[in-house]
Amino acid sequence: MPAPFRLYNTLSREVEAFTPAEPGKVKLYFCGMTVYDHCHVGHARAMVTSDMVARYLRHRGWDVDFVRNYTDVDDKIIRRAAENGEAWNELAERYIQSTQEDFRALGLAKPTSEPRVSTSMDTILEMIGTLVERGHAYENEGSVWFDVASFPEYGKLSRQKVEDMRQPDEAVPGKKTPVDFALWKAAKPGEPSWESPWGPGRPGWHIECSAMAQATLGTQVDIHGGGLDLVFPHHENEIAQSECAHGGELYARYWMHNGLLTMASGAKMGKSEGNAFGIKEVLQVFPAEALRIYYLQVHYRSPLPWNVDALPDALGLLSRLYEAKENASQMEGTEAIPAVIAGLGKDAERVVELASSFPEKLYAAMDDDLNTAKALGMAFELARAVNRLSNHKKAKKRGGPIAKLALDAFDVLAEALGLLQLSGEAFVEEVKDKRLPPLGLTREGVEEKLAARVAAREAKEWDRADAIRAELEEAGIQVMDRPDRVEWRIRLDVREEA
RNA sequence: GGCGCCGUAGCCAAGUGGUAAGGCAGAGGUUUGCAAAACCUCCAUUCAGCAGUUCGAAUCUGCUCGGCGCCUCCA
Repeated sequence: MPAPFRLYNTLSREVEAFTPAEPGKVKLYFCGMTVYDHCHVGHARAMVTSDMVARYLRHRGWDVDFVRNYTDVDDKIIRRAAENGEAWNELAERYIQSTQEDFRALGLAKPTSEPRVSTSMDTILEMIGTLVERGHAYENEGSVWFDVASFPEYGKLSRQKVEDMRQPDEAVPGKKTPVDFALWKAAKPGEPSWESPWGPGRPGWHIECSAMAQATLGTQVDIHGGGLDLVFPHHENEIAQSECAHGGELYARYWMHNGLLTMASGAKMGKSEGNAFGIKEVLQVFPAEALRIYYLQVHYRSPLPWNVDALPDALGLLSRLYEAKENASQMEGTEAIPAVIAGLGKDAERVVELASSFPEKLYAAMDDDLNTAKALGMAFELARAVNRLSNHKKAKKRGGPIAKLALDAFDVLAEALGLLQLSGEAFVEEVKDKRLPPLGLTREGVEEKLAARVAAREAKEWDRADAIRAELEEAGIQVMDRPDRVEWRIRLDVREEA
């Protein structure tokens, strides 16, 4: 059984030892996307967070049932579709496709189940029926409202008292009290609707997650996650619905909430703020792992500032790790490790020490409420030790067995965090593919200039060679003269886009 | 008004009672035809401020200042 995993629980506001209901098994429900538009990098942080926790727990040997839903019936979808003159379900389908493309591009692990509201209507109706039967909900003119007063624990997640809440300006007709919320909305002309015991209508915003969680994972989930902005009202209301429908059984044992992306000013990023960057736009010019390391360099619960330097900086971090991975993979040799250490000295010993203790230390950091920032710090220490070893003249011929230990350590990082999944070489190529077009360059153009410079260098015409190099550097290309060849990279300190 | 989070070097960021990880930027050096990359050295006697608890505090308590989120669109 895995070592103790500790997770911050929003419900208790404390880091707690993680104990699922069933030993070895984790039921994970994460609020997914409402599909009315393309995803932006703020959504991606939440999705990468869900991926990180599922991926890590699976890596540690837990049997993870991971459910992440699509909300495809919603006010915004209906409104947007009406604006477009498009059928609501066509619009939703279009954005589900778009979202799935983004998730694939982000390298997100496939959830066990990805339920949709539109195909979960039976469970939704059944759950609302139960709530009405048990006196937790009431019908009024074809709509059904949750009766907040019937659930004394209401507010326990967000730590708010109903009487302290700011009252809405306008009263919604049909509600007994302003804090009551819709479980079922009576159909309006031109809107999609489903048949129900209360007449045609559609589900309210919160019931779908309660219902989909129940349908896929049962009455209790171990971890329920989502963005911090979902704590209230969404998750608070889910608790109310599920616990009332399930006779008071605790709905989620642990609540995890990721921090939001903020702008430099500290204000949050969001569609409604008009400051959102789309995932597609970002991934067109940056590798997905650059975005991932940008998220993971900060603890998942902290706010994360977004600015023009965020991705170039993150790509720099990632490049540093890949450089070390590539250096390690180029070392050869078949001697036994003690012999290699005897030959290469304490720098080799240092790599052995860091690499062999790496998994254990990584797990300790991750088990402590998923401390990815600390885990990455350790990866950089290992990278430096590997690079240092690779500077030895004999390292390339003899360092292989030791480098293998470092590569194994990097593989753990790949599996547990989803970073360094490519080879060093493949990474460099991906960076070129993505960064060349925004710089207005092509491989052919660069190679041509490079060939001219090689000729100049062979003729020892240093001024001409340096002029060509200066030109390339100006354009955003860094030339690297290796002993046996010439390489080139994209300069990360040349920043084009805003 | 209510609930809650945060303030660590020029910048990003770990660290939640035992004497400040890691990355970027910067300075010097090794290497190089010169560079770049890499490596080495240096770079916070100090953690917004004040007071308190303690043998000991960035870590605990109180207050002050500053920033942010939520209070029915939100990842």
